[in-house]
Amino acid sequence: MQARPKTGTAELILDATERRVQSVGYNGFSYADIAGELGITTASIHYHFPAKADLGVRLIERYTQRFLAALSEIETAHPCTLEQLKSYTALYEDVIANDRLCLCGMMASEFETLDEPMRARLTEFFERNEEWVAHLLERGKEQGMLAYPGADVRKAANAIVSMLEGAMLVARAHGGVAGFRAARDVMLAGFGRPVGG
Amino acid sequence: MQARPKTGTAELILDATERRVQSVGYNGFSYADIAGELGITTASIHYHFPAKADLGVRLIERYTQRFLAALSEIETAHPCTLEQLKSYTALYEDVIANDRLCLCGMMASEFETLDEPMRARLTEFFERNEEWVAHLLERGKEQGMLAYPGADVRKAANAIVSMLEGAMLVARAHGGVAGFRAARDVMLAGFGRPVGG
DNA sequence: CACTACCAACTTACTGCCAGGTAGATCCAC
DNA sequence: GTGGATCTACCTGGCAGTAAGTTGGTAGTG
Repeated sequence: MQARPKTGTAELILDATERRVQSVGYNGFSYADIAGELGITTASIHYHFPAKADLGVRLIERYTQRFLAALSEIETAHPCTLEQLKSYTALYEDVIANDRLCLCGMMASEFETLDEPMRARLTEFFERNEEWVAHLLERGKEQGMLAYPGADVRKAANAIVSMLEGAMLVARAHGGVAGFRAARDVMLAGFGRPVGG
Repeated sequence: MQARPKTGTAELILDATERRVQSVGYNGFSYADIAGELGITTASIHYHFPAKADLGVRLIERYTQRFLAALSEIETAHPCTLEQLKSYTALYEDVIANDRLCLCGMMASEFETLDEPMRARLTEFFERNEEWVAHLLERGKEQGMLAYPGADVRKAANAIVSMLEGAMLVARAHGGVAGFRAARDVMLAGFGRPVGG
């Protein structure tokens, strides 16, 4: 009846799971949910990902890879750092516009319930993410297109990531996509023009 | 053996549950967890809160009441609006310093899994919270102590709430309390001195 | 003051469900 | 026929929730 011996099942499982986690969280989905959506059995998922934590780890790794790839793309697509920052925020806007949360933001809220391998990957995601934003701010400062208060560019980068993650989170309960855009615009107004330090 | 006919059990249940939810989330705790901690049975919790959602609703209501009360206190304690804003951020700092998340921020991440009554209460929390910050910004502008970009004070308030919620979220996975403080300082630097609009 | 009826608080004991996970058989392509 | 991928069938444990009984303070009555 259905084309059975698929070789891309693991990826399909990751796709479906990613969507679920971004919506209801890592603790909010079950193997049965994914199996039902894909028309397979839970045992099949266990074949590809023995334990739920294995699936979780793979999920974060893939998400991080894709995210970093998107960042590289932004870097090469626009010479202007202000445009790069705007494109960076657009990454988040796409996510919330599709009624999702950042996979790693969602899992950060569940941090205390996760095992060490997953925690380590989450930490790495935010570390790399913040690092990229920090470099962006440095280049922006040289260009005269971006500015940030204080001497520590890492702090400013942390603030930007935090703001975007938080804006997505809050948007779910209050404000929706419009709320996210509002917060984003305020942030861009703060960093997009010379302010203090 | 133990003093049985206690009249404050419902509050004790709310206290214990609040701590749990702020750590592992609404979907991450069970009646058995709370019962074990308090030395009572799960049936006893069901007596006070028939369904888990009843407990959830009461939890948000109480948290909102206390939060708003703290905001009123801030308003009367300091005449300076900049000091008020700093005190406002200290509310969040206390939470993350105790290894917790904002109860409503945590639940916002679980929004899709919650029933309507809980969702409505969460929306109300953020609405009232943002409203208070917006009024603070307006008073701060009159005083010349605070400034925000653009004409819509609500957007700026949304940005502040989002930033603080996000900073707590990210801090769990990366940066810890120091990370939170870093993001907060960047935010205060942006709003604490005249910038653009 | 003693007796009784009552009631809120809490317990024991249970149900049904769904979760993650496993063992072994089956299917299908090479 | 070998081996990767999938299925059927099952297990165990934990979950929210329920029914019925127990306890202990309190109010009412003579």
